[in-house]
Amino acid sequence: MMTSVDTDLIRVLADPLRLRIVTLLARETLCTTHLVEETGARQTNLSNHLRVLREAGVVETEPCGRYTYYRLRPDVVARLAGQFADLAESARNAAGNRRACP
Amino acid sequence: MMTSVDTDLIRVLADPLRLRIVTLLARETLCTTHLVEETGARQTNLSNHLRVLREAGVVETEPCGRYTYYRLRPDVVARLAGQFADLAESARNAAGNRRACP
DNA sequence: AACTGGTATCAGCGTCGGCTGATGTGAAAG
DNA sequence: CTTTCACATCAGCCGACGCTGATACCAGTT
Repeated sequence: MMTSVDTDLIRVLADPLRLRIVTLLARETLCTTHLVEETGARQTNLSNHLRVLREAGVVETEPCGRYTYYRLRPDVVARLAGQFADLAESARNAAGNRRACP
Repeated sequence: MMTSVDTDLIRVLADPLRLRIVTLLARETLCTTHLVEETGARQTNLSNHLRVLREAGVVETEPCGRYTYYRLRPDVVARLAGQFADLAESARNAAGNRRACP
């Protein structure tokens, strides 16, 4: 407990387009071309975001010919979910705690 | 399912100082003065962040004389944890799905 | 009423980060 | 070997946002 939440990981997921990508990859493994179709974003833009996701360990790549497949790592997302769950439970347990005004 | 994750809520929690505040409030209800002591941040800065947290529904206020107590809402955090858990489970179930290259 | 102390609001500044166009690389197709 | 196409990298622009100082507000205290 009290592992606190990984700030860097949240910041990575706090971008709308990146979260969109992650949501799409939660359904199926895709390559950049598919993501361009699905999101309507430019290839350069997506490539930049995918770089961020890759460096944060959220996704992993698998080259396939001249394509590059991106797969979401469920354990990373699950770890984040657990951290938030711990935080929520901690808050519930400390429901009555209140520090006195100085 | 497929409720996807609340982007706005994540963005609110993606700031280091705000996440610090939330973590502190998960232990006990505090007023701004306490948060100034704990974080070392300026009062103005904290007040701005608390405003963001309040407008996002993450915390709720309770005036007590000239003090203002801030309490974390566990349900909001728990809901976010659930969304990430759903996402992780969805990714696990779709482990083998892969769209063919065009 | 005047004063003190806790908190909120506002305008300005500075920086971080997302988007873009141009360009490079590397692998298949011809 | 040349072309094509998927993808990565880089430099620059620009808007969003966090931090700050000044100031206003409001509740106790004297």
